[in-house]
Formats: sequence, structure tokens, C-alpha cells
Amino acid sequence: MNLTSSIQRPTLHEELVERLRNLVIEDILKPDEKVPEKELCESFGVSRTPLREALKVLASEGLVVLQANRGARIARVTREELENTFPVLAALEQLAGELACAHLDDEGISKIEERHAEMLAAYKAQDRKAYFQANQDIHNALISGAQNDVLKAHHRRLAARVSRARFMVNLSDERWSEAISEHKQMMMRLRCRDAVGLGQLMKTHMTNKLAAHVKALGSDGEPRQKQT
Amino acid sequence: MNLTSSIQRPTLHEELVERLRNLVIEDILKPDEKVPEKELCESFGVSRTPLREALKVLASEGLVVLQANRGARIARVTREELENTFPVLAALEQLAGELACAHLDDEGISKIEERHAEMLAAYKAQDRKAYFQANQDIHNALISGAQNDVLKAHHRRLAARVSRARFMVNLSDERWSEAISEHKQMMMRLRCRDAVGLGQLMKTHMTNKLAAHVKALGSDGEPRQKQT
DNA sequence: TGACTGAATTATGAATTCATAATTACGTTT
DNA sequence: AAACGTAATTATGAATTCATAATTCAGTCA
Repeated sequence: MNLTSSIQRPTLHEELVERLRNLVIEDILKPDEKVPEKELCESFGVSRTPLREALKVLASEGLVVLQANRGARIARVTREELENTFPVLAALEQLAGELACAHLDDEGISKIEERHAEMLAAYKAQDRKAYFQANQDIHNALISGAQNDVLKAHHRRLAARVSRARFMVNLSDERWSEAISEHKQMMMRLRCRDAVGLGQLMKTHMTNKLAAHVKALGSDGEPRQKQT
Repeated sequence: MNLTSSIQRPTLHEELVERLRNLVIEDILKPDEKVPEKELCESFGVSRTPLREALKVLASEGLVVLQANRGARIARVTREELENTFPVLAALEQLAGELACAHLDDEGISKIEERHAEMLAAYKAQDRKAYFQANQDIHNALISGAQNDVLKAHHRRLAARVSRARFMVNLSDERWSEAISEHKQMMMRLRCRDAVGLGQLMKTHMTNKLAAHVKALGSDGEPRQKQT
């Protein structure tokens, strides 16, 4: 008997939260659009009750906004919010870097090392998609490596909030090469378990990422150019 | 016509989230207790639908845990979670300190100065309740002073999660005097707008607070002694 | 023609109902 | 009497229904 795979997803609303969240993040449900309750119910094959429960949860996460008697709309991530989010993300990543240095074992580090190599390869091949994936994996591995579930949960929530923006924005060549060099430095710090140093670099890395994003955004918070 | 007081609380579930949250924080609904859906519905005079919606939201905040087909229980804050939460809180307060130095105007600072004086007076009078209140006001003012709603929201959520613990634990005399001296230092940094310095102090302050808490807690996460 | 009024339609929040899982109560067996 | 199994009861998740707010649309009048 395999005990690790028991109980997949008990409740409908949990499943719905997950699915709706993805629809928002993947930009299938677009900002300011009102959520088509009826259609979603039909396509998911559920009644309104669990779907509305899911919307309440997503609202508390800030992914949708509820208007009394006027239903739900997909939240628009304003430039201001973006500018507010990144410093917080940066602070959490700094902490994650410090904790990861302390808690990751050699095996954990070498796994990140692998992903790092893949990321460099993707850069060499100018494969943006593979780069994004490897990059995200590295960040997630560092967050997980911190072994702090509270940190992980809050980071996850913040990242979800801006991931659409990250998804949409085209990385400039300059920023890309800069990010690569920052990652190289981060790996060096991780290797010698320089907690404070890694934390500092991760904070800076995130701050620079924000600067690049803001530069790429118009004042309306929508990207000047869409991703190809 | 007074436009500032229009629209109090449009939806039932929002009101319920608020009320239930308070019941948890004020320790009226106690950890591990199962949430008496029926009773609450009756005492609030609402049906199960909005109450259950509220529970879903509180679950996503981590204040209650939902068990499939077994209803909701008030979440227990384990020692481990406490130990995970404080570093994150510390990181956020550090950031808040830095931002508050940058963004608070002279008036904002002098308001904090007032509260600080009240806090010192409460300490002199050994008035724990007044101290707690002034202390909380100061922290909230610094958080608000950072002028970053994302930071504020996440801080609020984290603080809510551990506030019960803070509420329950008796402050030791040593820790109290230590906290006072930390606060004095913080005020000095704020006065001269030393952003990095204030941030550092606030981080340390929070870290020390954790240490005091953990010392006061048994391994089960419940306080050794209740507050009078 | 265009703005306004009010009825018809639709959408939304909340109550109620329903099917089923979990718990309790009870009886049987050893 | 204790342990097990089964029926009755209760609690829970989700669908449905209902009342009302918002929106749409047709008709009227300037």
C-alpha cells in the first residue's frame, strides 16, 4: 500500500481556487474583466456555491476584487502596487538567502548548481522560455531551502501577484546579461555558505528586477510590448 | 450630505470574516476547537452560506484549518510556526523601518514620539495593558509610515497569526526593560532618519521578542502561565 | 434625434434543500 | 463487561431556490 499518494483533492473549492488562480496568472482571465460566473460554472461543471467560495479566497489574496452586488473582477496590478511588492519580495528573498545558506545540505546545493548550469546553457542558447523556467526553479529551490513554511507561503502569494507582470514583460538583453552575472555571484556566495552575502545579493537582484520591470511598463501598468 | 460615512459593510461574509477573526485573536474560539457552525449561524443570525465563505477565507489566512467532511477547527499555532513567523515578521519590520525613515514627515514622527512617551509612562507605572497598547500603536505607526500597502497587508496577516500568542504570554521583567531600551534606541534612529539603523534595530527587536516568547512557551506551544 | 422613465431581464447575495460522509447510539457476540 | 458491527443521527459539501440589486431595453416626451 502506498500511503504517500492518498487523498488527492478533497474539496471542490480548493480545486477551483487552484484552477482560477492559474487562469489569472496565465492571463487567460484578464485584468479588469469581470469574472463570468455562469460560464465558469458550466465549463468546470460545478454549481455557483463552490465557485463563489473560491472567488472569496482569491479576493483575500488580492487576485480578484469583489464589488458588492456587482460581482467579481480580475484585479489590475497597478504600477504602484508593483513598486510596493518588489521591496517586500526582495526582503523575503534576502531572508530566504540567509536561511538557505544555513539550512541547505550539500546535496541541496548541488541540485541548485545543476539548475544554475541549465540556466547558463539557456542563456547561451538565448532560449528565453528555458531560462525563465530554470530561473524560477532556482529561486523556488532557495525559498524551499530556507525551510520556513511561513516565508514560503508569503513569498508564494507575493510572487503570484506579480507573476503575470513577469510573464508579460520582455527581458531586455542588457538586463538579461546583468541578471546572469548576478546569479553567478549568488552561486559563489551559496557555495561558500556566505549567508549575509547571499541574502544581500538576492535582495539587490530583486530590486534590479523591479527597476527593469518599471522601465518596461507604461504608466498604466500595462506592458509597452507584449511577449512574443 | 456626508459622503465619508456611506456604505458601511456591504457583504455579510466580509463582516463575518472580521468578526470571526476577532473571535480567534481574542482567544474566544480556542485552538483545536472545532468551529460550531450551527451555533455561530444562530448567534450571528445568518445562514450557513456566508459563514462558510468566511471560513474559507480564514482558512486561506491560516487562522482555521478545514478538514474535508469534518468541518473547520481553529488552527493551533505550533512552536515551530512561531519560530518560522518571527524571522519573517522581523524582515518585514526591518523593511518598514527603512521605508518609514524615508517617508515619514516630521508630523508623523512627532506622533510616534508622543506614543513613545506614553509607552515609557506605562512602563514607569508598570501598566502592562497600556504598555501593550502603546507598543502596538508604535509598531503600527511605523508600518503605516512605510507607505507600502503590500508590506502592511502581509505584516498584518503575520501579526494576526501570532497575536494570540503575544496576547497570552506574560512579559518577563527583564525582557520588558530590554524592550524599553530597544525602543529608545529605535526612536533615536528615527529622529535622525537613519533608515538602515532603524531597520536593523527593528529586526533585532523582533528577533529578541521571539526568543522571549519561545522561552515562555512549553514544547506544546501553549504558554506555561496565562496572563492575569 | 436624443435624453429620460420605467418595465423586463439578468446577475448577485444569501437562504434553503439535498445527498452523502462522519459520528453517535445501540445491540449483539464472545 | 468489552469489542465489534450496524442502524440512527448529525454534520458537511454542494446544488438549488429565492429575494433583491443592477442592467438592459423599449417607449415616451422634449
